[in-house]
Amino acid sequence: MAGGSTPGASLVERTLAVLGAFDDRHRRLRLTDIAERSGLTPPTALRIARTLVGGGALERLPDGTYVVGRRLWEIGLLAPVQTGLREVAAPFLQDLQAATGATVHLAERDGDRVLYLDRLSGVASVPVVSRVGSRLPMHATGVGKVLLAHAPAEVRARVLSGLTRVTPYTVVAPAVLEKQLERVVRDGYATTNEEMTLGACSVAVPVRAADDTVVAALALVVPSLRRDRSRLVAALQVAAQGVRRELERRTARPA
Amino acid sequence: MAGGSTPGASLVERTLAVLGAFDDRHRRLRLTDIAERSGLTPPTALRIARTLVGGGALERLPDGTYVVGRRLWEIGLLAPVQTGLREVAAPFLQDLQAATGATVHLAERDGDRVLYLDRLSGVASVPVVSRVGSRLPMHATGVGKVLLAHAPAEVRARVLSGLTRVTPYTVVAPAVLEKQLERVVRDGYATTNEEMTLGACSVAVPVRAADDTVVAALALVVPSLRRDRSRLVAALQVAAQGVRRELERRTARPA
DNA sequence: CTCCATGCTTTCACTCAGTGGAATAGGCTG
DNA sequence: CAGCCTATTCCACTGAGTGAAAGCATGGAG
Repeated sequence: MAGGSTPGASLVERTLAVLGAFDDRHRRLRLTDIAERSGLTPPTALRIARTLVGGGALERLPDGTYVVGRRLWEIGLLAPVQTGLREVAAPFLQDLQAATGATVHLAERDGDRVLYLDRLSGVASVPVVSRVGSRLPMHATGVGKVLLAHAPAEVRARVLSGLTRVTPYTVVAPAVLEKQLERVVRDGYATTNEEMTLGACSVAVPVRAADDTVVAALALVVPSLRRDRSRLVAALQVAAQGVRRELERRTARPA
Repeated sequence: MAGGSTPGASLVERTLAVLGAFDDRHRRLRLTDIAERSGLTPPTALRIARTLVGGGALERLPDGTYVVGRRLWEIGLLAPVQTGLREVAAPFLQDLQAATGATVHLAERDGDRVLYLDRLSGVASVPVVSRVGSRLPMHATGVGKVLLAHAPAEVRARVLSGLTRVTPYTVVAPAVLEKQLERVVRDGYATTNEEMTLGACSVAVPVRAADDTVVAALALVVPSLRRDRSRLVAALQVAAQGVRRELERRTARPA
C-alpha cells in the first residue's frame, strides 16, 4: 500500500465494520463518524459506504449522513431468529397484550446479555428502554433474570461478578441476586422493580422447548406490581405453555 | 488474476451479491447456490461467506448450509423504515387486529411493487402469502391498489402495461383495473377478491401524511367481503386517521 | 470581507489482497 | 466400486484497493 498497511482486515471485514458502526444509539452517521467508529481511514470508508449505498445496503440522506438501507432491513428479516421463535410466539404476545394491556417482551439469551426478539407496546405509558434487536444486561431485567437463572453456571458466574448499577434500585450485590435466582427457579417466575428503568416493573417467565430447556423468556412490563402479580404470572404461564405447544407441533411435522 | 478477470464487481459489491442471494424463497443456501445466485466462483463465494460468518452476518448450520445471521438482523432493524412509520403505526395495527380479528397489513410503495412493512396475523386462518419485508405486485393486492391509485402517472402506466395473472380472479385487463383505481380514489378504499390468494379477500385504505400525500396503506385480510365491508372500512379509516395524527404530532416536535 | 476549521472528496503511485482454474478431499448414490 | 456432486485447498498472477496528501466546499468567527 502507499505508505500504509492493512492491519488484519480484509475488505469484507471492513465492510462489516462499516455496517457495525451503526447501532441503537448511532442510527445516523456522518462519514467521519463511520470512519472513526469502524477504524478506517476516511477515503476507505467513503468508497465502501458509496458502494453500499449503490447496493441499497445503506442510504444517504439529503444532509449527507448515512442510515441503514431498506435492502439490509429486508435481508435481515430473513434471519432465522426472525422466522422461528418470534413468529411462533407472535400470536401469544398479542393475546397477552390484549388480556393485560401491558407492554409485552420476548427475549432470549445471547452470550451474557438479553437479546430482545419482539416487543408489543402496551396502552399504559410505562417508560421502556428495550427495542427489538437491542441487548440489555441480564441482572436488571425480568427476562434477564429468568434466562440467567436457567443459564449454564459459567454464564451465571461471569454475570454475577460484573453487576453494574443502572438505577438506584438495581441489584448489584451478587449474593442478593443469587438468592433471587434461586427463587426464580423455584417459583417459575422473576420480577424487577425499577431496576432497569425508573417507573417500570416487570414479571417474566421462561419459555421451554419440548426437552424442557429454557429457550426464551416472556415478560410483562407494568407501572407497579403491588396489585396483580399473580394474575400477570398466570397469564404469562398460559402464553408460555402455548408457545411451547406450538413449538412442539412444528418440530414434530415441520410445515 | 490467474487467467480470470473481475467483471465490473468490487469486493464490496460481491459481498452484497452474496447477501442478496438470500431472499424469501431462499433462506437456506448451500455454498454452490450462493455462488450461482451471486454470479461468483465457488472459491470466491466461500471466502466471502466465511468472513461474513466470522462477523456474524451469516450463520453456518451444522449441515453446512448458510442462513442470514443475527448480526445482520440486528443491523437491519436500525433502518429508518423500521423505526419510522412502522413504529408509529404499530399500536393502531394492534387495535385493528383486536377490533376485527382479521389479519392486518401495513405496506408502502417501493418502485412498482408493494413492500410490506408490518403484519399482524389474525385469528381466522386465512391463507396469506405476504411477509414483513416481502414485495408483491401492486395490481393483485388491496394495499397495492390503494398505493397504485395514488401513485404518479408513470408508475401507473408501467404497472398497467404489465399485469400478470396470479389466480383465476386476478384483474389483468388494464381497462378494468383503471376503472377500479378511479373508484378507489373516489370511495377512499380498495378491495380484492381472491386476486392474490384463493380464499383471501382484502379491504385497504390509504394512510396520508400532513400534506395529504399517501405515504402507506392499511389493509385487513378476511375470508369474505360479503358481510361487513363497511364495518371494516370504517375501522380502517379510524386507524389511518390515527396514524396520520400521530405522524403530524411527531413531525411538529420531533421527540 | 477574510481567515481558519471542519468534513467530504479526488488524486495517485505502490503493492498486497483477492482472484479463479485446477487439483484434492469428502459424501452420497446407484 | 465407480461416478457424481459439493466443499475446500493451492498457487502464480495482477489489478483492486490502499492511505497520505492535496483540493473543495461550507460555515462560523473576528
